[in-house]
Amino acid sequence: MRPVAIGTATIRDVARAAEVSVASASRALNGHHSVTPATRERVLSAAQALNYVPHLGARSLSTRRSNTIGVVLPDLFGEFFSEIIRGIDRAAHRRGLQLLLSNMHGNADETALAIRAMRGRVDGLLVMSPEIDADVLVANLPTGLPAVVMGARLDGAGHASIVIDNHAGAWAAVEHLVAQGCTRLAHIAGPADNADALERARGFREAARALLGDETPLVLPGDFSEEAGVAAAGALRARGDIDGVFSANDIMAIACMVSLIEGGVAVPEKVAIIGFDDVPIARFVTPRLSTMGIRIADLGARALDRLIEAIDDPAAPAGEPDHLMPELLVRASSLRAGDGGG
Amino acid sequence: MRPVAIGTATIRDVARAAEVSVASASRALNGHHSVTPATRERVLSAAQALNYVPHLGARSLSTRRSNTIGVVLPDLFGEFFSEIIRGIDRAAHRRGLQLLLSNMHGNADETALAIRAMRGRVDGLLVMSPEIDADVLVANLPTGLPAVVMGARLDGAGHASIVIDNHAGAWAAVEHLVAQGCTRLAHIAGPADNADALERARGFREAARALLGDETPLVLPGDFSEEAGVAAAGALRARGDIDGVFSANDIMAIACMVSLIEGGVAVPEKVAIIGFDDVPIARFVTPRLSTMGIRIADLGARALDRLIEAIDDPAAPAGEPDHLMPELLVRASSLRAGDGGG
DNA sequence: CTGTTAGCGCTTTCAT
DNA sequence: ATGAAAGCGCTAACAG
Repeated sequence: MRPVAIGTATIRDVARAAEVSVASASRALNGHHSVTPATRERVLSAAQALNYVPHLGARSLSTRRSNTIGVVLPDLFGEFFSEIIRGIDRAAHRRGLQLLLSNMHGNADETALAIRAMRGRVDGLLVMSPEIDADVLVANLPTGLPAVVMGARLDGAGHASIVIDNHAGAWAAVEHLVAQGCTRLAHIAGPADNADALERARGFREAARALLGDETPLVLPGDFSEEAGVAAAGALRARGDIDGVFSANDIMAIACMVSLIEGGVAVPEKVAIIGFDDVPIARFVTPRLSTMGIRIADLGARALDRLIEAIDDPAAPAGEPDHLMPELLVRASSLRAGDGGG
Repeated sequence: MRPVAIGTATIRDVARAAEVSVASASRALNGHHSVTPATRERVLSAAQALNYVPHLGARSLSTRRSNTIGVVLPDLFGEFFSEIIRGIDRAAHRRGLQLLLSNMHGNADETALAIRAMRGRVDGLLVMSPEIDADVLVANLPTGLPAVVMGARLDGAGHASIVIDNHAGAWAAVEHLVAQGCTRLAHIAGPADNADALERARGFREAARALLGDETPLVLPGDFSEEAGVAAAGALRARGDIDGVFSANDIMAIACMVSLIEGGVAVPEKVAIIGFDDVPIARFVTPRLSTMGIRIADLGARALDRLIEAIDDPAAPAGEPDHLMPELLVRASSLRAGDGGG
């Protein structure tokens, strides 16, 4: 008996082989209780013999359920991307859901397109839009398709959202630097159109003013990239008076730190540095990087949880945004005095 | 005129509004040439007014084309995962394809399930199976569904594949260490059921024998994890006679290196270290890690390219596996003498 | 418990 | 150029 082609038979073939109607075949295959054990057996073994694999596309069309979640992400940096997907995937996997992925490279038109392309293929949408113009995004969300937005505050948009408390995180970072004895602080900023970055910068400014009485603390431009970190290091060396740096993300913090050290500036003795994100790399650099840790995978998992709720009860109100408070992780790059916490 | 719900109207609604048949609506919407400019115009503006978004699920069922590629990956470590997805995504995006993602967590049953769950939703499959039992995988590939296998050699399986030349890469790494003056080599191995890891170990052993006359070079156990790297460092310190380490991946190499340095062992002066993969982190550690670089994103992109070929011409033979030769990247962690190359 | 009959939303012959 | 109708593979009333 030669092996039979896989995933080639339809439910009609199975029904025919089992000598029942397609309806009964369907019921047996889906474990409905209204089938005689005998027929179920016949159907199941026919399916097995024919190597039947259900056509999920057809099923979704008929049930109006795809068991698939659409994930729309911007171009993310390495670790962040994989971690968030990992979180979503784990949660999705537990529930037997599949993930339809769509990176939005750049402009708004493409984003709109990406979202529209999900129509009829997903039960809900998980979108992440750190860019400031989350409105474009929301304006394109198909009506009636549950969605939760990650990383952007969308007041009154009617969609659930889950955001990182960047402001509080920045404040905590500054607080820590000050506790370490730093008095001349600088911030390496993120992209100007990035909501997270702006909040971090705002938190930095306010904390510097409140804690140090510094009305115009130094803010170096940046864009979350390695190069920006190196450039910042250059600027810091040129000035020579800064003793504490809070970077808007880890990548820039690390690049800056490495560059500083290679330029002969002692970290943390001369300059203490703290980042934001806690990418896995942070623990591998020397000195290990202090940072405001976000459990990125948790962000994804929680977003999916909220999405499931929204799917299960579409009528429920969106509710307040979930806040994710970053955690201060004190490591060597900012540790000057005794023990300093963490 | 209030804004209308998005993605709620069907093609029938559009047809009705434009006062044409659904057939004409479909033709107009899809840019067929056999429609009068006048009716096309009517259909298009009706669609616009109704905020019509085509139901892609229904379309696939009818055209037997989903414009979606299924991606089945094992649980991967951070950078590797995001890079490979990035490569695939870029290539897919260029062609207007979507990605249906499915991680296979662990066992074979789940893998089979994951693959079956793709039936009727994808035009082709991209699977990666570093585990030694790629057969299970292939045995479950739906007949007639084009597939490309990444990272495993599947002789005669009838599927195209693209593999990393691990053996040659390992050999090159050893060659480099020897050129740097190392004479007592050790290898930190990867998981015993991982095909890539096994090839790297084989390459190491053969090169050590050929280049150094070392019949039984030290091979430390490992599993690609950070912890394994730390453990290896312990073992190396205990012995004290090893002066060159080739690790099966970067993560272990870095963990080992950091641990060695913290334990007072000078790298590369006392022990030269080289890894495999070139994860982005490699350039951030101090000293920067030498490694055998794989353009991971390229791996994904090339796999997708081959998949497209297979989809466009299902009759074409699978052909030989594509080989991807890793590139020797000499950085500080293994540089002892003069310039040393790279 | 089982079979018959409609669809799900779209594309595509086949006539006209 | 356009419309009517069949059908992609499956599920879900509705009868029996």
